[in-house]
Amino acid sequence: MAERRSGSISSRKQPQQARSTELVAAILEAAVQVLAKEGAQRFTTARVADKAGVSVGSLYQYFPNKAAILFRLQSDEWRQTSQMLCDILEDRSDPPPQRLRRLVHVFIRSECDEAEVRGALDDAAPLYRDAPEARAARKAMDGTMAAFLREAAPNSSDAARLRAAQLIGHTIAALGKDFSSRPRTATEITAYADAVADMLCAYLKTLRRG
Amino acid sequence: MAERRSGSISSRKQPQQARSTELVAAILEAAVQVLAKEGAQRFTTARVADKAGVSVGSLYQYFPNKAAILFRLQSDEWRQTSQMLCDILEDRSDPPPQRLRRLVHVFIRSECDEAEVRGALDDAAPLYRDAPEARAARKAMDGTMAAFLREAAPNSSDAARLRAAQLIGHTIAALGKDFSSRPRTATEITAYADAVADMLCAYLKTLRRG
DNA sequence: CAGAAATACGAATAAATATTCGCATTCGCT
DNA sequence: AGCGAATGCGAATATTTATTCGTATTTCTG
Repeated sequence: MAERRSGSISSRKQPQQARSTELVAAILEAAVQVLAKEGAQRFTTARVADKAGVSVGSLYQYFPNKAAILFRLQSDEWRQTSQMLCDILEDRSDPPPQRLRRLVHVFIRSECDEAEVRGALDDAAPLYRDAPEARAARKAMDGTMAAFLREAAPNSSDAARLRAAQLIGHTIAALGKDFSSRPRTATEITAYADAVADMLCAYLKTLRRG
Repeated sequence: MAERRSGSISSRKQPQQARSTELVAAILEAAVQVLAKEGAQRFTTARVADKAGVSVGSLYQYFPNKAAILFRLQSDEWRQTSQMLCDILEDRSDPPPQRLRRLVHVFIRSECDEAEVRGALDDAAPLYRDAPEARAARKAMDGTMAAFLREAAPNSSDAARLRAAQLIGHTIAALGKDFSSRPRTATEITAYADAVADMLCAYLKTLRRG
């Protein structure tokens, strides 16, 4: 491996014309496919460029290094997921425990649906996880979960709520990843999500009391 | 990376004389240090051999490839940890919830104590995780947890117990790893372990009822 | 101590890979 | 058409790395 580390993880140049925009899109699309089919270990700039029908040089015009591609994919996924989960938690048409249950189901389902890509992305995490944006994503999720708890367990103290918010959020994330690491049937997925939701709802109830 | 995959992950040759036994010990010791100080990314056979004060060739006499060293470290750690947790769960001098709480504390504490090595070992997991022994280790832990639940929640059905056992075990493992990924003070560790234990004990109570 | 077996060595080998850079092509515009 | 800027190309470069193998050294055994 010849890692001539070239600066940060942020984008190198913005596409201006239509063809370069498409090129970037093709690269990202190819990156997903390579990640899913070959895994993190075999994820290389050459393979991505090849799959995208593009030259390596072109790839490096818009991404400063390999990590940047991975980080971009993870970043997009974080945005999508956190939006999805936010929407569920903030929709007040159902009581809190029911919303939490739905969130668990939706998240675990989506993890399983895209298990290959997400798993590979996790394997590659060492390459991008130290980016400052990664920490921000976590904090954002902790925040919305804390806001949810302010509604679901108004009696608890702020400090306890923040801790509980992190705990719940991390539990869902961790268990979702762990569970999806081997292929599952739809029935198994539902059963597992229910069990996780049971556990979290039980915890939620204790928070409401204290 | 020039991965000429040489067979399996199992040991290549057993040390017979005293010096070779020491050599293997030195390699494992060095491997831990390299892993802790340099991380999974920079964990190379050359670096390990160097740190151990041994030649690469000697290393390859007792380990068929790099993955085997990592797998050995992980394997040893699994054995230790599962023994430790077994002892706690099977010691009937305390009521089940209290034992579960102690287990959580002990595990999270130990994860934090050796966060660097364990974290790096996780990063390197793609290299060894497909080994058949890995699956066995998981099953063993699930088994002792299920046995514990048979005592703690005798009313639940076998199927529900197995699922709950996996859920609890994986939750502890996942949250421990997640939490220990950034350095923590002793106070934070205790507080976090208590929160996790609260959650699991709340879940345990619901199991006892159903 | 002699021969065999075990052990140790480390330079050499064979890939794989990230990234660059000089040059060719296309686009947007007047 | 024609000019500059943007874009695209991909062979070449520089490194890193895992692993082997011929040879030297040590230990064991009789």
